[in-house]
Amino acid sequence: MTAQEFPPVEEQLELLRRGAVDLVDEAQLRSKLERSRQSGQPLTVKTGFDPSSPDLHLGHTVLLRKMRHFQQLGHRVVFLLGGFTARIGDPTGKKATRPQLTQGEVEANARTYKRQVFHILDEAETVVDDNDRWLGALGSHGLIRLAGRYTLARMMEREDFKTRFQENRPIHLHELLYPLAQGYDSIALKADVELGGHDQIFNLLVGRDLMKEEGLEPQVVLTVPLLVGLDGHEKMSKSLGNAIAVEDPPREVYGRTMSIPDALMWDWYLLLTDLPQSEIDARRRRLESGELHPKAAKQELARRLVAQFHGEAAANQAEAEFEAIFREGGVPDEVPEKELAGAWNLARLLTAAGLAPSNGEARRLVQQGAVAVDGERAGDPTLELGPRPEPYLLKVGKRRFARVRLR
RNA sequence: GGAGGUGUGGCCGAGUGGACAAUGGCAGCAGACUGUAAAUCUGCCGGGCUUCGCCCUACGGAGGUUCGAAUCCUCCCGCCUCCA
Repeated sequence: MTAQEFPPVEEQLELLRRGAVDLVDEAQLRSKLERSRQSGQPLTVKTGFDPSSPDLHLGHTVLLRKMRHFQQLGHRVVFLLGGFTARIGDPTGKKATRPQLTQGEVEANARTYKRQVFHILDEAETVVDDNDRWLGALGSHGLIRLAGRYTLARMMEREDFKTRFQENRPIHLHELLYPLAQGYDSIALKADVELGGHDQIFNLLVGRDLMKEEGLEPQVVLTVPLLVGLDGHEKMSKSLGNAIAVEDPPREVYGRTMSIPDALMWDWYLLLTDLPQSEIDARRRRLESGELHPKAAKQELARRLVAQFHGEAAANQAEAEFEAIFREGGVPDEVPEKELAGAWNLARLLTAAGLAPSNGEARRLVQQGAVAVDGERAGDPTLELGPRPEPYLLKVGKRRFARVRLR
């Protein structure tokens, strides 16, 4: 990249600080930005991703959006795939060891990743790299030499190692190598800045240490918070079932956003939209004074999120449909359809239509009054439904629908 | 290498030969109330069925003792503690 115009340093800092948890440290970032502005050289900004769970959700986008901020300012953003680390299997987290991915799986996941990531990042401006390129070439000797640069005491400063150690839970030796491998990435890329989730702070700081020992200028470390998921408590994650995926259809993004606890919406506004802080504060004040209905505030958030991934038109449509279904008791535009043969009793039909996980569960749902057939609440799970020309409209709870045609 | 401990349903955690599909709590699902929010109340919460009941599968794994085992015995596996 050749010389170009960067915005004033303070202006850059303001955008970059938005929503950040840690910034180590600000003075260094300022001086790097100043230098870059004078020389016209962009900063190299590195963020690592393990291609182990290819479905990106909004939680990931907090980080991606921060990367995007750097791009908008003209810096060089490296999307670093952890091809090497994924194949070893990141054991972070106290439960079962993660499966070690094969080369093929890593490649497949990486492809999915790339497709999803560019909903947020500018593809043309993003450098995609893979740490397998240098870590794979490091070899046992290189790895041991790398390990020789750190001590157990420093490693044990890490919070989760410390607590696991105190609670007599296992710490596998290769886990100790992770921060080192990640730090080595920073050396290989000569990163000016490394971004990560707040839980990555330790690893990112190790990167600084290793760079210093290598005689390089240490990277600046910037972390973003972990996004709290739909339940309002746990961090968003696919396995906890409290996530909204980047590739979810508009009405899902909209509907699920509407289901988050009110208190959470300000975090989401800050971390998932570009609405200026002053605007967010204004909404918050108007809501507290009763001027703004919380539902309206949340609807705006939902609309903005849908628009980000699917455009304005889709956002408006999702909102219209949401209103139609939940305010007016309507039916969504798209309802999964199924065709079956013969007569069925209601409970079995619900299972066959995918609206209940088992017949027993289906029976319970009917008995609890959660099921409607053609808009009429049904109370008898043994109700017989026979063939007819038009499909039956089945509804379970507030938001599960299916149309089933019986032949 | 030696000694001891521990392993229960998605999670935590009771249960030490029969009334145990297994007390509680959390999470989840549904109903009421709402704004598909929160809070609250109520019901459900392994699977199947001809459902006031019956059958199957399940308390780390495999065998065994017993009329009967999550509970006792044997071996195996995982995890933890102490000693070396």
